[in-house]
Amino acid sequence: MLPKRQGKRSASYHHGNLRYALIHAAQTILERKGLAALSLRGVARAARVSPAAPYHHFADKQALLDAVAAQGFDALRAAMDKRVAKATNPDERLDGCGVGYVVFALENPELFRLMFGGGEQHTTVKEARDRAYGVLQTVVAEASPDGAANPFLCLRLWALVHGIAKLILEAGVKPADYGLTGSEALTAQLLR
Amino acid sequence: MLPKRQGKRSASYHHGNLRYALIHAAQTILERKGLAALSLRGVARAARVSPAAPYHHFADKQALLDAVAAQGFDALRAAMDKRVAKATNPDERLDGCGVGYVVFALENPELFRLMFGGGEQHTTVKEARDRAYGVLQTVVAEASPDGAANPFLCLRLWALVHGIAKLILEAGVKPADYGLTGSEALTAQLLR
DNA sequence: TGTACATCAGTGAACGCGCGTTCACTGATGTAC
DNA sequence: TGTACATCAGTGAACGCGCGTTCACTGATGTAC
Repeated sequence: MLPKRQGKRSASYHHGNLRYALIHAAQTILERKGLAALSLRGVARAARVSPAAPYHHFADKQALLDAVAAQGFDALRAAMDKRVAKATNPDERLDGCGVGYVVFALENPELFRLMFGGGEQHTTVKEARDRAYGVLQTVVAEASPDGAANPFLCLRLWALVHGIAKLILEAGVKPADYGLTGSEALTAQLLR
Repeated sequence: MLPKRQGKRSASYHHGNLRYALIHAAQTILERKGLAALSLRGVARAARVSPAAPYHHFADKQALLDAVAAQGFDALRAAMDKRVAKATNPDERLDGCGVGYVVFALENPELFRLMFGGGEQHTTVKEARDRAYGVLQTVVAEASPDGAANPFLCLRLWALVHGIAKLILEAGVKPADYGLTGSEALTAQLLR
């Protein structure tokens, strides 16, 4: 009789970092099969752990989903930051921020949906969301004559990039239909 | 032993217009309990019909959802048309169209989510969606100097109102935080 | 360094549940003559 | 107007399924002395 769990980790009864592994497994399943197919049992299975094990790390299924969403917002922030850092002037940074937002959404459609999908959101999710919004606010402020982040300008930009992403993902909008070669070009065009 | 089904319709074994009744019941459950809680059995129950009855009108659950979504797009079009008809000049009509879009989304959040939520969409849904988009295109054309509906202008407007609606619904954006009294005012402000 | 013991983080079986769908059926309706 | 019969649109029971969660348990780990 071989032990069920093989490989490096099989020596240890305890997992080591199951919390992290569960979040990771959930992300994978989410992106591969969609939110509707994401079950706590499935996540446990993917992490090679019994169905009850996750309850030592998350109060319930929703708590795991919240953790995934929060992590998603941090990843979104990182994606925008990366583009912003590459740019060399305020206008370019603005574009980079917007394009980064859209590209992240297109690369992680189901995660993006989850990040915004669930009615009431836990505090940690809101905080992560606000941190990501901070990138946009900073960039808007920097591109303004008075150096202040006009709330309406920020919100309009957010709404625009959010709408672009959603329409490409869920409304069949295709850059090719507008004579453009990719979503980055379409986004840049609409940001003009 | 009383018959199970009472009232006017109890005289008839056949329902009369079960297809319509199922769509209607699905909309009600959708808006009241959300998509996750929308089951075909629940819809049948709400229509006071056996679990198997819907299969005489819809191939499967997805087909019913498609019908609901298509109906939703027709309702969206009607909502925009109504506001456009009330306006007295091209710019007002543009605003009315945008505000109508957002207000419809806020009044039917779960339906709105369903309308855009589901990956691949059936032809009838796409057609209904395109009809709704037609309202926006007409209004944009009318407000343009050359009377043509610039595709980028149309798409930017669509993305903007779609984004506004989604952010209010799913990202905790509140008009009050911007010193405004309602979503209509916020939308109008962002459309400027 | 060793040992007793509390706590942590797993297991695996079981619970009740509602789901989508299929099936053989039957009552109601419409139609041809 | 009546009748035979095909078709339509329901019924209700059953199928197998996977789910979220709970439970008593036990092996592994960490800590106080």
